[in-house]
Amino acid sequence: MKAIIDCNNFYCSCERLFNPHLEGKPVVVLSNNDGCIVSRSDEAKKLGVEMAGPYFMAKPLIKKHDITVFSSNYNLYGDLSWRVMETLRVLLGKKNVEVYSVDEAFVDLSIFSPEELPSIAKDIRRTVEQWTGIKVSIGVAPTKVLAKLANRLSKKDKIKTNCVVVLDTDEKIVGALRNTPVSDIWGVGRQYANKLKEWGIYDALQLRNLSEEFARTYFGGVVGARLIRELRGVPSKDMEDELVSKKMIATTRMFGSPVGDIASIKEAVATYTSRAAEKLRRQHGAAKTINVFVVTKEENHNVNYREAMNGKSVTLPNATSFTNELIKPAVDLVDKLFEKGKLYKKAGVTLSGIVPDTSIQGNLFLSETKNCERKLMDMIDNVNFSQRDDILKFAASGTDRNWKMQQNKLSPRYTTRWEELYGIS
DNA sequence: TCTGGGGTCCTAGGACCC
DNA sequence: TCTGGGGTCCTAGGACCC
Repeated sequence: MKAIIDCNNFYCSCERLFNPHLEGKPVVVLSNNDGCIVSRSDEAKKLGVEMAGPYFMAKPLIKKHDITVFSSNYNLYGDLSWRVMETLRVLLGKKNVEVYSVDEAFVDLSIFSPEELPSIAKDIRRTVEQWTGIKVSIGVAPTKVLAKLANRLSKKDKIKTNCVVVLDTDEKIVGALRNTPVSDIWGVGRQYANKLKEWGIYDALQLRNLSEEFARTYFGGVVGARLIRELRGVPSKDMEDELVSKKMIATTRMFGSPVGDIASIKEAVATYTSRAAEKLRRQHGAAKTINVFVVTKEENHNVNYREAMNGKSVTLPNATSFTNELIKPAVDLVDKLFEKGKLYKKAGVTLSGIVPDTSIQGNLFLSETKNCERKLMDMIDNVNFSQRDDILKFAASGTDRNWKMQQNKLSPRYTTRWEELYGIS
């Protein structure tokens, strides 16, 4: 049996942890650039605040009900996420925990007997809350897709379920499937849901009864067939290995306000490249391909994203993880993309063609300067990590940064910066 | 005035090879 | 005038996720 453990309203819960007076009160957290609402407390949900809705549209409602608003504080959420995951690893063993996202983890519970599962799940929930202050919901079932469904049900009525639902018999599974619309199944998005509707398939039980063959031809190919098998209780999505390196690393941002000069865009691209290169080095990778894109701000509302976006890529002669070797070609691409007179609202850098950098590190045939550069990169990463973000940066990144995103409601990094440590005042 | 960021997997089709 | 069969690799694009 498998379980998914999911932190309740994660970003909001993190903020509340350090603002206990907000317990029981409506809270929302915004996306980067304070654009959308990405996390809502139950109270805010009840008041009708839309998930993923634009902040400016929700503002009247927020004001009316005096809802507390925070900008995303990824330093804080990242640290608390690590604590939750570490708790799970201590409780269940490292190899049985698969971190799926910042606030979710799949765990393998096959070491326990079926009768033990409800109490085990409750134990996990209690311990995580005790050790980290974060409340979680737990769904237990034979497959990942069914565990996701159980988790969903556990959140639907938190009081009745106490945030734990175990689907361990076929009766329970069938009952749950019958009462779940297909669009609520993990892996069924808007397009697939529409397709199914056309075929007269509305609930998850109907979906499960679709033949695998049919799915393979008309419904998402192998992906659809796998989904149906999972719904039948046949595990078809394995637990993933933790230490898989990313195949693609991206850093993309909206600008704080639209930008029309090429110099600022180059600064932004240089900065994003530095950030992407840091991520690359953290997984000991080196990249061969750089893609840079810019998005214009269109007055015309009907222009879609693809039309506004313009990207170009370059393949390097050798894979590298050195910021200085990546910045130059990335910035050069801006020259090719930039059109004078246009206003831009977003830019991004994607690194791909990623290989392990073992062949680069400490290579005998590499020049002395290369090895020095490697040491310089390590030093920059260490200083930036232990001190303040970006205390050391490349000159190309600029110092004014008038393109920087807006974060007007940012809370302190209570757990990861000495000078911002939580204090009692 | 104003709508995020970062990923994954799969498939089809083109280029190229023997 | 006619024009095989079998493969690999790469890229773009579509779908999904949180």
